[in-house]
Amino acid sequence: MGAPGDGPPRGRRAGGARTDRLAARGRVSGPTLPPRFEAGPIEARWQAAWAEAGVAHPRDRPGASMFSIVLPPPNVTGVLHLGHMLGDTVSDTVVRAHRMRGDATLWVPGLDHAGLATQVEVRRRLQKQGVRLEELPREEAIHQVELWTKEHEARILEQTRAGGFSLDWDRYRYTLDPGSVRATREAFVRLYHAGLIYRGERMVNWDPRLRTAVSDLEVVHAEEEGELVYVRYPWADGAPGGMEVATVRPETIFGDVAVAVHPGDERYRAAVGRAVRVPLTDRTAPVIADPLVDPAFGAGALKVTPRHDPIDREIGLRHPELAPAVEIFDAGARLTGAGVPPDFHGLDRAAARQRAVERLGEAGLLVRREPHRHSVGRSERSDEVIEPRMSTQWFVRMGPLAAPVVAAVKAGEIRIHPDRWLPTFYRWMDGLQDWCISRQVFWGHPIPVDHCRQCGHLEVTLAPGPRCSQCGSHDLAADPDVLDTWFTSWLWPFAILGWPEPTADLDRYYPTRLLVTGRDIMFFWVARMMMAGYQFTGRPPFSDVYFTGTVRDERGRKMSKHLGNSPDPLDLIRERGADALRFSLVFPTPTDEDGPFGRAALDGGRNFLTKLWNLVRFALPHAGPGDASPPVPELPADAALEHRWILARYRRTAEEVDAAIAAFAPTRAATALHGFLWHDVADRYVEFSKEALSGRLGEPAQRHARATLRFVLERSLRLLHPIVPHVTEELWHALPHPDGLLATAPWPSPTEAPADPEAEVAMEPVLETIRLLRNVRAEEAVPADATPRAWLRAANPEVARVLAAEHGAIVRLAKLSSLALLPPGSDPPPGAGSRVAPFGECFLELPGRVAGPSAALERERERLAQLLTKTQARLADVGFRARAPPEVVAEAESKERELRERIRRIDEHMSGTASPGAAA
RNA sequence: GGGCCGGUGGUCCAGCGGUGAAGACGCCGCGCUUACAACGCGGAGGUCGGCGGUUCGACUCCGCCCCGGCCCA
Repeated sequence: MGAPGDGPPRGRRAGGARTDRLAARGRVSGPTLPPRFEAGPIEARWQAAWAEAGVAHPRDRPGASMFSIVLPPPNVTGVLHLGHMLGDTVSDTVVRAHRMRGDATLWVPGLDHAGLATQVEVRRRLQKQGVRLEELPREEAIHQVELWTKEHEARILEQTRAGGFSLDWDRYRYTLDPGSVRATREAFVRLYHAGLIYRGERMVNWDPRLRTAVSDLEVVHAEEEGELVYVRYPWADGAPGGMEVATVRPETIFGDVAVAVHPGDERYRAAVGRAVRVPLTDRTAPVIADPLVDPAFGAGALKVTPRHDPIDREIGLRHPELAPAVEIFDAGARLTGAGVPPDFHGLDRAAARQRAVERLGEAGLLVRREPHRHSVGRSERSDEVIEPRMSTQWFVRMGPLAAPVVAAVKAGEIRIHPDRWLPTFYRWMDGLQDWCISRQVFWGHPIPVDHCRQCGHLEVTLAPGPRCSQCGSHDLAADPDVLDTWFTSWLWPFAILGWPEPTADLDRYYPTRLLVTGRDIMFFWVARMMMAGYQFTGRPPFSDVYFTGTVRDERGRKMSKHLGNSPDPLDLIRERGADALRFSLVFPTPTDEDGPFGRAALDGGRNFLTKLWNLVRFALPHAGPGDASPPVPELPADAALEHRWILARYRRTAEEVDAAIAAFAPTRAATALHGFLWHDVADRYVEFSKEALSGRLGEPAQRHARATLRFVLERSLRLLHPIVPHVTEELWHALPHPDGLLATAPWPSPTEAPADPEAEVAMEPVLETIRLLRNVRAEEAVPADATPRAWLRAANPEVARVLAAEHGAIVRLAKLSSLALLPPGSDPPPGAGSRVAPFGECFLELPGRVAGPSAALERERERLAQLLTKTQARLADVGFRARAPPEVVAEAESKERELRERIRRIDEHMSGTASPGAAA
């Protein structure tokens, strides 16, 4: 990509061969643009210009509204993917529109250190070089992680900048910068002293590979094939038989303290209270009853291992009479400890399971094994099977934090878009487990706690002193763990504005207005930010949350590194430009739905921009001089209909764009502008106006056309700018324009242009006439260069007037030699090809021959006949006449008349063609 | 097992109680007509997943079912 200032001014290139040819004939005049544009130089130039002008710094003027938003800080773990680009495009669209409206607009970028995730990536990288991260000295390990961070940060920043997002880089933040350290510490200390953080031994999700606890959210559950092993626990008193127990984890048998059955299970009524011998050990254990046991599962009896399963733990707690459970695993989930037989020592879970099955078989206690599909939890980061493990960790109490959030969302203080995610949100907030925030890794914020080795007191203060505040001892040890990354991220919306200091930014830009993100982090981040917002600032962190859909590949698959179907946005930008990428991400699939993205989508975006480019290119010679924003054209009453029509269409489009921005729905804005510019302006309005623009229709006509075209294009560029900022900025500058940048030019008010429904209605028969005549040409294979005669018979005088007024445009656009209006009741020309429409009939001369049977007419007749049958059936229904609103009945009646009349006329046309010359 | 979302021409999707069901891509035919072939013009193609119900009227509301996807346990 070229640096700013590369290449000739405005990125002009020598035109293509065609342009040269035309230029040589002197048919192109005035300032020109090349027929295609190169995004690279244009985008680089305007990004530099915006940076230089400080466009993204908020301009706060007296009385201005505020609009602030935070960029979800990407994880430094990886690089940006299309999902980031989608979210950032949605955000930027809304941000730029607000900026143009004159709001004090602020969008703050940042980066997340992604503690555990990053450490895992660095570990993996070092492993390829044969180095174990854990064996490096702490200093060196941190250095390696910082190295990684620098590289990835550079890449992420390059990607983000290439997108042209109007972020205020002067406020760029990092979750490990001094401000984040300060905020994180403050949050921890406050929660601790409020009794909302506690330390305790709990059953946690333990990742034996990374040797750390992880939170519930970091465990990914999936169905996996396993094996259910049925084991007989013999009676301790030597009686024959025993208890048959089904388990997927026979290796934990050394941790068993009981066998449990459901209290209502008749099969085991007599067994409860007896004792069994735990296989492979010399211990015995009681048979107990507990309602947590599912009598339908396996044999209905459960081995109870309180240190290795959450349900067993629950049962253990309810039965204090049981022997204390012993730990049988070390931190790497290898068997260890006094309760484990020597030949199992040091085995990992899988090996131990295998050996346990063997030994049980040898002991004659293995009843049977059967395949069993069940849900297995794996660590999100290492993919290792999670080991439920008793461990001393730090936790945040979620109940008190969640309550105000649920209330706020219910009250509409925070709105979630689309609101179909509300049930999911509520359900999760409801059953929250306390949040385990300590991690046994080194990369992250240290837990701000000192342990007194003398008296055991925990020092939890903002500025810890050298001595224990309880006993005065200097023998303090810093807590060895670090905090979950999200414990910093959840403070983001206010931490980046300076919290806990009472800064001006915090005062002005908090709460933020909008958060755009993927719903995959709804619980990890969004919900927790809400909790932190209310807890620490007493206010919501944002008023609206917008969840984008997932970008999929053309085949509908999720994008992933594994499938190799996740393109680097930077490559796409280099290939087609940031604007093309941005447009294709929001159009045509709604940004809150999962949608496919691929070559076709990207080309579609690029094609639209080329179309826009050429539209302006065409308009350029007509734009005239000037350094002001064009005013609304003043059209006299006798000005051509198409001018009024396109202004009315513009008005509707501008209103739709406004509504779309207010609803955070860039797709709606893109759809409206795409249809308007391509089909209304380019395909219709420009084609209608070419004659007037050329001056052949005289000075006033040319003036009206030029003023209207200039107005419509200039305003459209403003409306389109938030979505595709670079191209629009370039084109806006190519046209006469006021000083400054489009990026900070005022947002147009739709009401500038008059609403004009009459013009819209009047234009319909004109457009329809042209289409039908072209249709006959195509069906009858009239040569492209032939200019036949045509006749129209209007259904009413108003239509006749409009068709007469637009006579010239119809002749030109349908390529006719002449066009005559037939008076009512007059005979149609014999042998002509024809069509029948609601507004009337049209006839096209077929030079040198007579029209044959028309398939199109027959199809039309068939279609109308079906409609008529349906309409008549409706009218024949007494219930319809009795209960439908009168206007609906009247509408059906007039529709019936209209259909009959039209069918009658088609029959005339068809018989007319069958016998040329027959009078109607 | 529980919950949520979706099922509309070949593909992707608008519409969400009175419609002749919109558009984009793809397809067919014609065309370099003084911006654009990355284009223009015309056209074909749909029993709106299935079955019931509510209603004068259902793509639209309700129930059940089938299919696909996601989330939680």
